[in-house]
Amino acid sequence: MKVKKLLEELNEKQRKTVQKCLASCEILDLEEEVETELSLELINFVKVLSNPIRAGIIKMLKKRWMCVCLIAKALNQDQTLISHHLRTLKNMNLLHERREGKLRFYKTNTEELKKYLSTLETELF
Amino acid sequence: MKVKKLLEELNEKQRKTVQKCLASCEILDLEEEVETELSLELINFVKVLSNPIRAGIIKMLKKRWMCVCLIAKALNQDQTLISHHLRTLKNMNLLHERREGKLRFYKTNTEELKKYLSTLETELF
DNA sequence: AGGCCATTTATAAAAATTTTCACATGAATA
DNA sequence: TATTCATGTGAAAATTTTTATAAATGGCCT
Repeated sequence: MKVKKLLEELNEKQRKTVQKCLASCEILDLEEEVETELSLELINFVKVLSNPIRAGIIKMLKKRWMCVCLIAKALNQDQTLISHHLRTLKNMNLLHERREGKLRFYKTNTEELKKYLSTLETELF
Repeated sequence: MKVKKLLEELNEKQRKTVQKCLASCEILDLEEEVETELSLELINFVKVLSNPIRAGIIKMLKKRWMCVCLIAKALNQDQTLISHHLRTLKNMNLLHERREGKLRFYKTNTEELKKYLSTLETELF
């Protein structure tokens, strides 16, 4: 969407004020194409990272497999809470899962994480 | 904190189960040093980015100055809501502000944004 | 094999946080 | 001084996080 178009959508008084201002200070070109969209998937990824526990899990599991009870201890949190966050991360394909006996081990899916981060840079810059 | 230490903190039954499992499958080394901490500032940055409106603002204002009413139009949101999010972004030092007459123009602080993103990569990898 | 035990997941409700809205105030111009 | 753009404040709405409890899964023992 062009700035010009946005300007047209303002009410008359606002439009006049802004036009006048832009004419005098030339801070913004009317022909600029304005881009605001970020993919929902990306926003979702960022949202997942924005929780300290989930971010801690991702960091901790980047280098090793760990089972739920040890993850919970390391983060000093309730096991069911950790389990909940693990599911969230798994749903985003950010974790690998492996069963050993009655325990389940998790490890960060580094490829996927890298993919998200590079998409973030691309979309944001 | 070492895995060994975490293991000791489990209750006896849990510890036995995990020890047994680790002994047989060797999926995790007891001497591993586990690191879980991410800086609060970084988490905060990610949280700020995790809102679609704020992310949209950052993207839109990377290349140009825009006033609040045009930002609101571009994102199709109430002006007061945009103002609120702008303040959040300003508090994180992610925006430059400039006044022209009665209008206020904003632009992304690209250096700061880059700094955050590179810290994110460093801390996460 | 059948029944128990411990780990983990699932579900639902409570608590906390975030987002949005509504209205009052502040700032700048005419 | 009146008008308009933008901010500040506080409350309502929505979402997320946490807690509590129940259920499922898989191994172990007799």
